[in-house]
Amino acid sequence: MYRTHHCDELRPQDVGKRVELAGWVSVIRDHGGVLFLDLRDHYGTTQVVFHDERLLMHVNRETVIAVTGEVLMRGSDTVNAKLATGLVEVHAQTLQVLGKCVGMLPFEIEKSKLTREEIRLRHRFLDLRNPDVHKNIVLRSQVIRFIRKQMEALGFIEIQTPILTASSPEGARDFLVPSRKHPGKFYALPQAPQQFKQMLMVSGFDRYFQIAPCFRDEDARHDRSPGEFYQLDFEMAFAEQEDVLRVAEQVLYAVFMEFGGGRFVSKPPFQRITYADAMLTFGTDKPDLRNPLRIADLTDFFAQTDFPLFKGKPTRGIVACCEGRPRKFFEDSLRFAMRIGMAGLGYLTLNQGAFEGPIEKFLTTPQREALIARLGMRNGDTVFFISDDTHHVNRYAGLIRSWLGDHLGLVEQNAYRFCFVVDFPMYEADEESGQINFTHNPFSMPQGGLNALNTLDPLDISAHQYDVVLNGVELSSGAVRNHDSDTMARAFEIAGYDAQSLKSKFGALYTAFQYGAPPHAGMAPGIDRILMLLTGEESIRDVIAFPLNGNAQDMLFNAPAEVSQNQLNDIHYGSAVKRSVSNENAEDLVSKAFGDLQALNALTLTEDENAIITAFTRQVMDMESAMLRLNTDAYPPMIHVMPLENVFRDDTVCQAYTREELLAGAPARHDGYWQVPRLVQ
RNA sequence: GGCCCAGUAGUUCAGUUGGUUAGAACGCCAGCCUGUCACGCUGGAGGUCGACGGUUCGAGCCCGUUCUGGGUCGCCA
Repeated sequence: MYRTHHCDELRPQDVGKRVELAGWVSVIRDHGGVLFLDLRDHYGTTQVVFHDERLLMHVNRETVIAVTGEVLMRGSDTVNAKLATGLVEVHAQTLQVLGKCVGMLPFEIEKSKLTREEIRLRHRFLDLRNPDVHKNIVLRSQVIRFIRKQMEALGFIEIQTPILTASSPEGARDFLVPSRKHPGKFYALPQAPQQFKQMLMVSGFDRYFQIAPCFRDEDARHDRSPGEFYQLDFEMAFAEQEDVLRVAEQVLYAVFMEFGGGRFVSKPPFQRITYADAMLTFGTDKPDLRNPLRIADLTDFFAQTDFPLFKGKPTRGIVACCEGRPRKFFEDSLRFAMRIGMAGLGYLTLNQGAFEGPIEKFLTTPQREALIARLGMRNGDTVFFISDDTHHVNRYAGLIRSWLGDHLGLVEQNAYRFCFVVDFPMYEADEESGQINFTHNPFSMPQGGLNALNTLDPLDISAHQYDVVLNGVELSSGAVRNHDSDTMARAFEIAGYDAQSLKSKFGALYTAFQYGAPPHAGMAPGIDRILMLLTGEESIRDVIAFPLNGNAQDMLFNAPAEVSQNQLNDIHYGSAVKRSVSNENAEDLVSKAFGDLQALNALTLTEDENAIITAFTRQVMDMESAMLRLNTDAYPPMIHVMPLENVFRDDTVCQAYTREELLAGAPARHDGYWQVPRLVQ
């Protein structure tokens, strides 16, 4: 028994009780003769009063103590309205130090958010004591519990799917885990439980969900944590798009009503916006509906004018009331336009029935009237024009829309405005090669099914693919899945994969679909992003207890880190060489390895390269093992040769340049790594 | 991987045109103070100005290289 109450518990009705409290010393205010100590725990803060300063000898801030004392009412002029316990205080009789704080604090706990992130993360255990940070983690727990209750009430059951699984050929870069029992083979951490949840549908489970960890080896952003993140992953059998959207809007509405601090929340049904409309009207597939400005397509209008800059080019207009804005506002808007890559930013202001602005003279009177009517302009309104090629015009218009919304103060505060973006295109053409690729997700069902795939231009086919967007943030994407193996084969064929490669990439799912798969659909809203929007935090790391830093490092436990030679041997990093070296001459081994590599890849080396390799061969004599690494990021591709102790760093002992063909015929390579022994086998 | 920005006390920052002993606030330490709640007052300690090299009579400041951090683009089915 360390305590009878926690630090957010005592109230006037407890006056007179003898209580025990335990917690961290937040601050001591010494008035000479009377001392006030703020005692903080997980729940809150209580003021403890000391009349004997000897009790506080050697008690520093952030020391963990237990005190016993009597609860007294505070005088009416000394209540603290900022504390839930501020009407009372505890007059201490005894104090026991439970955990000394000896070190100098790297930052003041309550100001930790003002400190460099690197320092905060290195001392995350202190950072998390800050009530402002602490409460985010508590909220996260509450939100997840609430979501679980919602999903279970809707008939979903939670099923865990594997963390150690197979590398997926599509999508983001995988985290790989080398296998001990199967030399040269690897597990991968799942990027999402996508294929498992579809497998569950084939297995006859009707409604699945999971608070699912997902792993992607991609770079971080302020709203994208590196390495790992959590999704509310769910999937429904015998369901169409609308069934999924209804579940999503019901659960998300409930979550934001419950935890959104009383802010406005879009009521279901959330607005459905087609991808095409979103791109045109908002200039992005992630519309922020809090911004009232809309983009109008004026391409056909300017086709009939004589204005050479806009004529015959995709052109957009945004009407905003800029009445009373100084010239500087328009100069700033132009400067912003130039910064994002636009050639300029034309505008016209309607003033007493006349246009003011440089473009005015290119419009005839009827054209001017038509433009005013078409855009619904009122006196004092300004229309901004965005004109560029089809690849840029929407993006530019979207950025200008956001800029105007922000700088005119038009973006609604304290509101959560949801929408669904639907009807994403199934395929897109690569800009350079013209190759047809999946836009988003190879598992999506094309609208119109197999028939559409067989009869329509692939670029005209929409997918049953949808996003949830909240205040311009993509919370989730999802899809009706392609559960028919014939349709799947055809969909992949269009994207350039033959039946053989489909089977090798997605064989398990493809096979399962041939044994009776129900139509199914789902989505996976991101938990971390939901928390960001609920808390208003700018950084996703502020809603995660132990986030990696932006460079995907764990500053607290020091990951990634080097491992022991024994651990490396277990997973066959170089150990085969070690065995071989005892049998064979090391120099022969290495030169044979390079010989094989050259033969396998039709590689010819220049004299310089040969010299490098000879030098390496001498060095490797003294090493127990080495690795060759193909660096396909470099052009031309490089082979890095490195001693084992450097394998997990990027420094290389030497490097040899090869030809691009090396990529094609690379033997038994995994994520660019070879082991030397694989080449000499 | 490209580009941009930053690195000065424990923390957050200032530091003028290159010129004496590099400053402030908060924190820390000591003393004073019986009602504070970001208590107050007085005093004190605390710095390889990220590192290396260069220019200069002289570098926190200028130049080069490098390291670290942040942002952004690539990337993120």
